[in-house]
Amino acid sequence: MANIREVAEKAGVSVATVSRVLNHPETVSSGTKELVRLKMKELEYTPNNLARGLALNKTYSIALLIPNILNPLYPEVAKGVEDVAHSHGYNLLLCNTEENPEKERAYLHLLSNRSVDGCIVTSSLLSYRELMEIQGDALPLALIGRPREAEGVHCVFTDFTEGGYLAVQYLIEQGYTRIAHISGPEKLPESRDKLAGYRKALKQHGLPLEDTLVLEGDNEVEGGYLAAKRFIQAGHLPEAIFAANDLMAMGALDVLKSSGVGVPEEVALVGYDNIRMSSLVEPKLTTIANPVYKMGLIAARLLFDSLNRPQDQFDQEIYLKPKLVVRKSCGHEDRIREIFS
Amino acid sequence: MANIREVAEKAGVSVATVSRVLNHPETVSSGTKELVRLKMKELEYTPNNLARGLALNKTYSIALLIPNILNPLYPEVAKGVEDVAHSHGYNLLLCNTEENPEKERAYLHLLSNRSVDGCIVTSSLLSYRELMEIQGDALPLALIGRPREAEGVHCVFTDFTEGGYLAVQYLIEQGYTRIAHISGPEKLPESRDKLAGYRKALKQHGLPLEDTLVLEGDNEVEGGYLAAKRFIQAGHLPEAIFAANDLMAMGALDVLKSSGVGVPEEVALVGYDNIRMSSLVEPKLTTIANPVYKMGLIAARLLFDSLNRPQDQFDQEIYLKPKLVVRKSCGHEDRIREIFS
DNA sequence: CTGAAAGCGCTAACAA
DNA sequence: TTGTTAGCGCTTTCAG
Repeated sequence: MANIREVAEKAGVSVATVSRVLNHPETVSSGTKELVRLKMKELEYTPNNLARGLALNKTYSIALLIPNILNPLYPEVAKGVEDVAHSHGYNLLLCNTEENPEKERAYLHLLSNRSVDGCIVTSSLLSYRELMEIQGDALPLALIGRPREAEGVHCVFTDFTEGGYLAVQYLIEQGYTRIAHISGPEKLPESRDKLAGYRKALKQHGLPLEDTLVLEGDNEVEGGYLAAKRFIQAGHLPEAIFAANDLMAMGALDVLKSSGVGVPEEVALVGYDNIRMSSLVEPKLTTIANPVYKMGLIAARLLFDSLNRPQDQFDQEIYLKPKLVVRKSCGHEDRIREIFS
Repeated sequence: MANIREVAEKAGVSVATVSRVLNHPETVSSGTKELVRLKMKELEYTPNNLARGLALNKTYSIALLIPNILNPLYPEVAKGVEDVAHSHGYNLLLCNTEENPEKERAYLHLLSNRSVDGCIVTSSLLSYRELMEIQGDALPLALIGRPREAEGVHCVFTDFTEGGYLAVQYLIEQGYTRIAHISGPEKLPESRDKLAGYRKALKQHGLPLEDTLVLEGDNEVEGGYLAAKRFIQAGHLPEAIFAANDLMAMGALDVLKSSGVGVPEEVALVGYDNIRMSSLVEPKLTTIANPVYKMGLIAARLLFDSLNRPQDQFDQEIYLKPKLVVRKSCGHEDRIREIFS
């Protein structure tokens, strides 16, 4: 692995000149420039990023913290971030926090030692206070999934309360009144938000809030499965279920169908996220679109804006609207038919 | 951001001593050790990884190259790799090559400049010759998904030919004779292998190879959808379809069902990979288990073995067997019933 | 337009 | 047990 000194020697110039053709080629006479480039080719020279980073105080990499890479939502975020990072010549560090605030904290501390130039955190489990503390002006930060509550960070988010509201309101419009909710883990802010949206919709339409109709799941297929099973075993099925994500909706769907409960005939179902699989189950899932790819893209762009122009930095707050995606699982077509028959 | 010099000054010792308490604490008297640690805390000192890496010629990170993070297979690999990397205190660079040999090549070149200490490549599109060239003894490499054809790389793989063979043989055992195959992109070695397995099984049972029964897909849901649609439009449906991955199987399933073709009653279906969703569609998919998480885990372990003990390095070849997972989509239960009735 | 030299923060001989 | 010092490979003043 050749280094800059060897190139300089072979080309009969100083290392400074070699460095210049790399970083400020316009300041080098075209003759020596050619020569140096030739020698670089010959020696298969490529600059050592570590050394470069040390001199410039840059790492040319950013980190992405996600809670769970096996949740199909996050690879989409990662794709968005990677697309932007790669186009800037940056590497992407993947940090899987396993929904563990300890691991998130550990990662963030690790990264704050100039291991990366910036950091994108999705669905953080830490408080703003702690995030800002760790950041310490040193680590440009972009948060995905949370509204902004502090200066100096970019935030890209959707309103989960609104999303939950949209889902439940749609169910109510379809004529359902006894609507259950399978929530995500209570420790996640977004779970609480979706629950709030659920409650808001019910309240607004004068429907009662029954505690027995809300079950906490784990945002995994299994959690949806178990929750729906409990509804079945309780003997008194709700007319509709709003699951806090598509994975749980699919778990619920699975157990409902295998228990002989018709979806949407007997129980209507709405999910959240609009993951790709939601249109491949039977019946296809009505859900709330969660524009995660776009959020990854935007968060990364904001981050690079900060990296490239730290001076005129305005931290931004970008809000993307959740959107209802109507498919069969909540009886849309049946209802239409009823209306016209 | 405090550096080692500041810590040394505050503690009234030399930087060497501070470095020692970090790297060889047993060589420092407990008194000064305490003191230094105290000052580190006070200054919130954390070593600069770049500088450390430069001095040691180490980066404390490894890279994972995957063809497509949106394919649910690869997040599983990534999880396996991340689990191991994190336990070693290493960072993981995620490189999404988009099934583009150019991008793969570019990434590999980028990484070979000591950007990472080692590299795991899944489903590489490059030739062994090229891989070895890029590696240039400098970058410890572990390959996932390919048997070993060269010295100096670890390989973890399953035999896709065997997998394809298992799938089709099972279909034949169920009594199907007119069996179609929706293959993956021909450029992928594994696609060719699965096709070979398909052919081998047919031949072995004296069944004819009909060109019209093999359609190339893109390993995406859409490709399966389109291929199955063509079978339908051809008017003469096969009795069974072996799709080269579960995503395509799901695409096929979707169009079959919506065209009123019963699965498995009219057409049996087998996929490949056993992704989580394969047990959530209706009917649940018979498929070939692809132990990708395990492969990620093993590849990462082999890589770290090399990193930690470069001297006694024996590059290994680990072979995991593909396994048939029987579910409803190829009519297992019906057949059983026939036998007993 | 080019070179000499300092320095980025850290580690590891080598001395003491 | 500790300090001194020479790098690791690169960038960038500052002179020329």
